[in-house]
Amino acid sequence: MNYSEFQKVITTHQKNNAQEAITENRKEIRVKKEKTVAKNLQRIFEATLKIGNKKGFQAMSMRDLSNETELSMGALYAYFKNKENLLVMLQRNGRDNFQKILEDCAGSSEHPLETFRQLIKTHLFMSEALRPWFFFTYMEGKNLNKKERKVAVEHELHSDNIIVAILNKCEEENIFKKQNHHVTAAMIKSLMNDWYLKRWKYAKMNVSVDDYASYVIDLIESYCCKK
Amino acid sequence: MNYSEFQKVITTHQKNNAQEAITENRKEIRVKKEKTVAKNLQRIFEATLKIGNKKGFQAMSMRDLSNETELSMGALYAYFKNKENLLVMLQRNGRDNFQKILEDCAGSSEHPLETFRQLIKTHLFMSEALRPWFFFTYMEGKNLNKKERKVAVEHELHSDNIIVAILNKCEEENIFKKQNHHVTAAMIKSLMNDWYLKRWKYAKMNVSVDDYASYVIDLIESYCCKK
DNA sequence: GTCTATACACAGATAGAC
DNA sequence: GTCTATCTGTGTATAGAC
Repeated sequence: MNYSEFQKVITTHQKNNAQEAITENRKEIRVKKEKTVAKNLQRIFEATLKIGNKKGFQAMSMRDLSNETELSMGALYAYFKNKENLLVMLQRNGRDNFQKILEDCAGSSEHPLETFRQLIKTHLFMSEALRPWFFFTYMEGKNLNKKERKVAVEHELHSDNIIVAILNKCEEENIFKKQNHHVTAAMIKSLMNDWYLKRWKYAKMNVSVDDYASYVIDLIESYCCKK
Repeated sequence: MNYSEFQKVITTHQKNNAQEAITENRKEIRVKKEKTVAKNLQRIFEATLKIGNKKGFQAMSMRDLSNETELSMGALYAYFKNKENLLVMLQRNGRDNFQKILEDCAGSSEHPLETFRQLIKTHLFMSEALRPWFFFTYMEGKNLNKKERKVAVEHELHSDNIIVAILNKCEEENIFKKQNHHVTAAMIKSLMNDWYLKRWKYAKMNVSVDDYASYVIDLIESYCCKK
């Protein structure tokens, strides 16, 4: 699978996800009409990502958000009860989405080396398709309250463990060497994150997401593979 | 060299650097007495890093800073002309320091593979010794104005090029394969950054900075070395 | 050099009209 | 559902006493 094939798959997931964002936060949202909520919540999310990634979430004022969404201050507050709640909704929603797709992917193939490669690609392709969300979530993690920060850390460790599991599988089947797979998984994660954190650099080097996936796979396999 | 040896070297550099911070920003600082400036500027920098890394620089109020430094608001403004100026001073100062040490290191050994390893270690050890500054600078980069952001990018590319240069040297001397060293350097950078961005994770795994250096060196060498 | 007191702008949030 | 108008708290920054 390459990125352009992935893009077709992701679109369906996206729509489910948008719907879930609503049901999950139904009690916070005062607006009743489903269609209006769907439309405006997406506008709000997109605008928050846009402004937040430019100047930071704290520095984004509700007036900024009001201008960008073309909704009044009053209207905005019908969709979330306060600014912090908006942050939580936005982060939580994307995370569930991401985790689900990653888990699907981890159980996708019989051949562990193939699964490993698929996992790297899916991870990168997700962050390519949803770059603003990934960037935002990475940067704004520390603005969450204690409870939500704990949830974020658990998600991070969970997705690390998905990687560790497949590395172990590859070791069991004698494809990979015995190594500290937790460290390897952390290093892989770091390389995954770099794709959305420093994308300007890869753009400058004319490296596409498909190219980058190959580089990472080569790098990790030459470290892990037996001989 | 391991980290505890490095720590002895770094202390001298630190003092020079503190002095430079003053001379470089002399015109912004209203306070005359050199000794007072040295003492208070350091307090201000440390407090800014502490609060800024917890809640973000934008979210840090001058009242927060005043409490942490035990200097009044009025006193603070004798050391910088506004909040933005404080950010610039702090970032610029550390960057010059970092670059100088990295350049020294890159020309340190005759043997390119040894220089490569030294460079990885120095990079990691620096970020270990000055973790608050590295974390802060990474996270707050987007809050800089256009001009300062450009400077930051140039520094980043410059330090990438230091890595590329040594990778090329290793290739010339037939130690490393012919590869896209710019991408390799970017991936190395990502792994370097992870050490200070996700240190809680490595702490959890009981991985010391010396351990981590070995992991990274092994990883990159198995990717780059011939056969 | 450092303090206290305060100016003034702008933030988040809500009330009540439409 | 969405608007405008407005409340109240907090932000940065400075003036002037010590």
